[in-house]
Amino acid sequence: MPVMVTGQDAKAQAGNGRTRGRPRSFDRATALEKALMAFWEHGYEATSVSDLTRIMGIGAPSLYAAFGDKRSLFEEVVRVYADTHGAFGDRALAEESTARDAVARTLREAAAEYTDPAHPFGCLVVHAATNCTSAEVERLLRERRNANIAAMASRIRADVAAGVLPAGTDAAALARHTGAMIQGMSQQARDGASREELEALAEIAMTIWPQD
Amino acid sequence: MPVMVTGQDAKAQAGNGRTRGRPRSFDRATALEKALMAFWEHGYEATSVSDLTRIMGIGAPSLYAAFGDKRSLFEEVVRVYADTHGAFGDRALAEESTARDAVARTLREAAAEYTDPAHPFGCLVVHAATNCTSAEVERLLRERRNANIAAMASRIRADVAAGVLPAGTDAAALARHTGAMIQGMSQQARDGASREELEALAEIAMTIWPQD
DNA sequence: GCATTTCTCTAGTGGTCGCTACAGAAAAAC
DNA sequence: GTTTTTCTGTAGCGACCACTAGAGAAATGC
Repeated sequence: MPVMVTGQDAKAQAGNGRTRGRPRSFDRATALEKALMAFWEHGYEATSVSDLTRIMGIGAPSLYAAFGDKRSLFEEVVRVYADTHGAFGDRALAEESTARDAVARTLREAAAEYTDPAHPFGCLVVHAATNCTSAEVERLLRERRNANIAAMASRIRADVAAGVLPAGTDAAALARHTGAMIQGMSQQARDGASREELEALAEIAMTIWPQD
Repeated sequence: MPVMVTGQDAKAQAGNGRTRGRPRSFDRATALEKALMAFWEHGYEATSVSDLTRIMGIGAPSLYAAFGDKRSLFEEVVRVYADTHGAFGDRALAEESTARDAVARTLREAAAEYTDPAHPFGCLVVHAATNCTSAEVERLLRERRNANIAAMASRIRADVAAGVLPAGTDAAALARHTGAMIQGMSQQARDGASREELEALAEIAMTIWPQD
């Protein structure tokens, strides 16, 4: 078995020299990605620790030593997801020159991403902790969803200020509409909608925008 | 304690005279409504049988005798929900003279219903079985969601055939858009959106419709 | 009154949950 | 080599899960 400590775990080796003692027998990043897929597909509660250890190919004590408890592992998974599979929205918001282009690109990419057979359908942040006995985990994802909508609203407000969008534009409502579309598309991807169907949905959704 | 057998339990008394033996000490319909609220708020998995017995005010054997097992109880809850709190869509579809009016009314009523503080936020059918270990329960609700969208599509197609909507109208996409809006609104109600915010959302969503 | 029927209460079933004590294994430091 | 440090595998913790056997309670029909 390959021993490749990726060096990302700054938790264990803080002040001491380097690596002492027996090295970890699994790749932390790979195991984390496996956990991500499991949580993405089944959600937080429905993915048990024994599911995780089986899928990640490690024992329970190794999991707890490397990732803390189940909730810490989930939080790390959410962070990784937001920086990779779930980053297309932020990327569009940062790279496109208008809010409208950013939203159009976000919806288009969501249609592709949410129906990609290479990984579970839909959005992990939308679904992974709905109807969950851990209130903290639910709050974690809810705040992330609301923060995304707030980011969109502020981007739209910037366009209104710059004169790119009409003065009367209701930025909050427009951002909320985009959020609702994303969440609805995610749900429908889980319910079996195809990429083409979601793309048609995205196209329709864009017709509400002022300049067209 | 009041003894009011509602007579709806046709399961027990099939061929025999009437009620024999000790009568049930609780009102079945009231207990069912309590179960509905619990499942609506916490979802299928996160509502345990001991939660249910506590909330319904009955012992576990009484629950199993009156409702079968947990899944049967949930299925009955879903049926009741669809006929009461969740019936506004079907009602609008049946009563309004055009698909457009039906959808507009549905979205408006969803904004009110999903944020009504008298009961849990959002839609039971959208949320109660997401990320669930029981595949059958997930399928039960998924099929209901997809059936709703199919019903809307067929209503829209009827309007196109009647010339109320333009000939080129993509009925399936328009229905899917409405479904996505409903699901997005339900998610946002759960995330804390107000009735006014959802009403603004509904109004925006209607601007995509051909005749306006 | 008595027998019959049905419900309710107590108490518990086996199973899974998230999590961990402990001992042995495997590496580095010396 | 020995010592030290860390990881891994076994085995099991108490708590909760959905569910039920069995006895007693409360109504009926006679």
